[in-house]
Amino acid sequence: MTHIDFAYSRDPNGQTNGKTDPAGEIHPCSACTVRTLTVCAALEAEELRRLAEILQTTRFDAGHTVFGEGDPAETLYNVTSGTVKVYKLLPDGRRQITGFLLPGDFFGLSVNDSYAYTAETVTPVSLCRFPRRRMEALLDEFPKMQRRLFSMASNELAAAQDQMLLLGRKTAKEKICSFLLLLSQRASRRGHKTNPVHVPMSRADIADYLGLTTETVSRTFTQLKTSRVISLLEGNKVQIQDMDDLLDLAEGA
Amino acid sequence: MTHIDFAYSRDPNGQTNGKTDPAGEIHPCSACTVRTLTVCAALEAEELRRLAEILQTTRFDAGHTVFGEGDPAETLYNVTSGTVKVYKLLPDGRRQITGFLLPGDFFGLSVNDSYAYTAETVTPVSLCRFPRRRMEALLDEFPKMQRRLFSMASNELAAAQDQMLLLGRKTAKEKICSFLLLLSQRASRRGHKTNPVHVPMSRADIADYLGLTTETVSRTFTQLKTSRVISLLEGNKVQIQDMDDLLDLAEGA
DNA sequence: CCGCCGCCATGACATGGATCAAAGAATAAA
DNA sequence: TTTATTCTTTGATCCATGTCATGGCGGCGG
Repeated sequence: MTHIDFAYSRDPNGQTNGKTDPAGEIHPCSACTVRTLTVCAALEAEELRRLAEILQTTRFDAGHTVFGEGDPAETLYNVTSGTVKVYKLLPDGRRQITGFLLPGDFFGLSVNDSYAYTAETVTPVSLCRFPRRRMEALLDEFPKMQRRLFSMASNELAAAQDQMLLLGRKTAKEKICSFLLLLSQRASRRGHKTNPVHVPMSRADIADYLGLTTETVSRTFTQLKTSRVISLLEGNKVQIQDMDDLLDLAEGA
Repeated sequence: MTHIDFAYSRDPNGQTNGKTDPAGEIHPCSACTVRTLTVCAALEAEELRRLAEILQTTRFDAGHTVFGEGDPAETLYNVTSGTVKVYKLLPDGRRQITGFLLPGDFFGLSVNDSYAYTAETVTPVSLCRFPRRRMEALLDEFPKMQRRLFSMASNELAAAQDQMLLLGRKTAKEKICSFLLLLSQRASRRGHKTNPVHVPMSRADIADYLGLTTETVSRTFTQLKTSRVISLLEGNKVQIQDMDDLLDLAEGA
């Protein structure tokens, strides 16, 4: 959630963990591999230039907390490579991951002035940082950007409703199948191949995303494997044996 | 979900079910009781006038389907009185209510060109209807409206995340307590008294909102009643005996 | 190469909430 | 007012998933 497709990307270069640098003289967006997915897709050269002007790039190792729930929300982020998870916690430590953010996704929107969730890297990650104030100024200046952002927020809302249906009404098996399909579809939108799906997150993270336990996630994977719906490949890849089967299983049909 | 605070309201007059009429000569927004909550709050007189120009008002009885999942999304709606529920269904009939819409809430946003959920009245309801095309034109013309709408969508997103935490990680008791608090807080934002909370929806609807069954909802209510946390009053009202207790119970603290 | 540590899988068992069933309440219809 | 009809409550039982415990595998540091 609150990951909004809105991004540019360039080759990760050798920046050290958490160190940021100004985008520099070259126009970074020109090399962006995910720009078409995002707000930037709709921008004129001038708008793009202005956006690039206010942005910085950052890299983080896996397992790094980008910001915590309640922190002052001064920056908007854009994933350019890697995977980020965002989650909320209950006082006793129960966790709900509300979204996994892939390259091209946008996050860090806040309601009041503090983040409503924690953002943590799942893999090594490259991010664009947009200072919130300057970003808001740009949005005011370029209604087209504003409109695009709004339409992306609407998409998010729709995805959130799907996730509520999943969390509230689907069985463990349906949840896992839906999750694999989601990853597959998101890969497809990014122009990656949809079938051996890359699943970079741990069983525990999947569990906290689907409202399950790691044990149940694990068991359900083996069950799907046993019934020849999927097979597990090297390098956190999942091969979908029968896509139609999986689609049906995801909805209990 | 996808209820966005954005409204005007006027006294319901004797319109028959589903019949709409042009807003007429009088400026309806001037009598609006919920305008301050909504997009309209930010509008200049001129903008407000233009908005009123494109709007129609409608009334529906309880239990009426305003639109169904998959219907072409040609209209945006605004609740001015009563309660609406929006939900998604699985093929076998399992249902997840993703939101209850109260006066001042906005709904009908769509991703592609069809609604992603069904909207149905819980009580008799008055609505404003905005033709989508004309509304979009207005948004382009008035960036301030666009911005306000975006900020409301962000709020929705935050609420959606809270709901995911609830659905994925809270117990039945925590869910019910959270729900009562939510209703109380929403009443408060509307300037109604927060304590005897009005709960206009059925046990079945509450269940489908919280990812439970009616039986569990019912049992949990009696359990809370027995332990003196709440008491049930006439007319679908719930009296909260100890607000702090309820707040703790809602988070498992 | 070995040993530690985190992740994953699997088994045994427990349980919160679902399901099935049926009796009150409330509301609407006659 | 009486009778249907629908909603709510409550009880008895079941089961999907959680909890607890253990072993294996793989990667990483020494």
